[in-house]
Amino acid sequence: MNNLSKTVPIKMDTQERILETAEQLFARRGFETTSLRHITKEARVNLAAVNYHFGSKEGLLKELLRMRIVPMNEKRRSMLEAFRFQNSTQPVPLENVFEAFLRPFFGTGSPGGDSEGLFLRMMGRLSAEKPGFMESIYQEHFRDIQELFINAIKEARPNLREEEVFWRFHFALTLMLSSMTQRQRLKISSHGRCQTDDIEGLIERLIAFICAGFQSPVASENSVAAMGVLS
Amino acid sequence: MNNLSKTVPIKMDTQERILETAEQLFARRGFETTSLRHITKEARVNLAAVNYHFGSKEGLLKELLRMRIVPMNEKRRSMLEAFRFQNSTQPVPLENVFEAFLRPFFGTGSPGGDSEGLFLRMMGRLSAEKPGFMESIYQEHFRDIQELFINAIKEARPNLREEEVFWRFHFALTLMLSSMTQRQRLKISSHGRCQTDDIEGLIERLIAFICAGFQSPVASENSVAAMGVLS
DNA sequence: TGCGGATTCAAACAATTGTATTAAATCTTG
DNA sequence: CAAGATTTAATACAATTGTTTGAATCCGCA
Repeated sequence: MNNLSKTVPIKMDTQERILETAEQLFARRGFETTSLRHITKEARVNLAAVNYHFGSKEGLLKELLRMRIVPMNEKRRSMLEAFRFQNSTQPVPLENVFEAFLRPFFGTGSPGGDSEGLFLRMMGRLSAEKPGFMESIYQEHFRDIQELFINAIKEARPNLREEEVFWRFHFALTLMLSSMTQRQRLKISSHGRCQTDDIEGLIERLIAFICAGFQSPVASENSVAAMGVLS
Repeated sequence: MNNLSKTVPIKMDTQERILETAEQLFARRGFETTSLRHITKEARVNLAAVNYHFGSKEGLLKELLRMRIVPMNEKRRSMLEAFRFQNSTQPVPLENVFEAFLRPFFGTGSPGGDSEGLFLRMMGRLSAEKPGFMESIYQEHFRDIQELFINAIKEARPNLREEEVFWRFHFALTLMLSSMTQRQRLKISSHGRCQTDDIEGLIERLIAFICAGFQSPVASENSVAAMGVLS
């Protein structure tokens, strides 16, 4: 075992292959159900290589997350900033806010872009499968960026109570996270009528649906659900 | 091993305890990561009881699903029917359509109601964790009921292209399925400002968000296609 | 009461898991 | 080249997994 981020090795072929393969398998089959033997065999490296380079299976995941999330959040910042500049003093339209939040899930545009949304798929799997996963990386990776976007939403919807902003942002994020892992269901249940492999179409529809969701009337705070039609 | 549903045994204490415990653990920790030893210990029954009564771990899951889904879908039908009657010849409002679809997730009202949404939580976990899970039970349990509700949506939104109806229903279902498993994240990320244990509030907000989402403008793809035809 | 099937029980099964260890082979770099 | 870092290989380990087995026990019914 040696570096996890300090001295950059010249030839990190092995580490790269492990990370790349692990991302694919975690995205497709999940974390717990993907064995190190499966990863190392697929990546054509030795079994011991994972523990040598990353210390443990959990360490591999941690490094994989760090490697993807940091540039992704940077991209989010810059995109939101660009939209701010574009709208001068006006608040950034909600569509643009969510575009800046969602699109970097599909890679930073730089080397070997993740145009297939593999990382988003992995995140969706992990968030549903590992109890407390999102909570554990929230402090480290998502606190600041979320605050940034929550504020942008507040500016775009100044009449919305803060509590409702959190609720709806939560719905939006939930929808994004599940979007890649649940695609197959749509394909089946629509009898192939929806082109689920059209990522761009998915992104557009997601943003449209979410932004429309933010137009919903405020929930009745204290007045109990009026129309109780059930027995 | 004996019956799975035919001849009702007099004393099914063991089977009931297993099913109940399994539902709780599957909902909380997932299917793969919940061992039979964990279930049987929690339910205070012998390890072999699961394989004796249900054949296998997968068989236990199958029986658990059947036991919950059948009455749930029946409740959905009756609620939608009640709303139809209430609106005579008018189409059922979208809010009511989704209320009829969502609320039975929280039990049928009959014995020992699942007011905590334990089953929905389990479904959310399974759909995200088990590849092909939803697809495998779609034919058996969800095809007819989905068609029923898709039609109700079409009546409420007659201008919406069928493809878009499928997309948005898919978003709605995705949101419902994830709503119970992702609650903890909202609690954390809102710094406790959202009352995530208020199930009724969650239901209200979900329905409101989804119905508003159905108001989103049609995806640009259509206008492009339309322009292509027109020009 | 006693027979017989249904049920429960402890024990063991084979397979898979993440991790660790050993030594030899290979590569990288000063 | 030489020293150190990396990779491979072959095992081994303890733990956990779903499943099976055969004997013990329960229980309704004759």
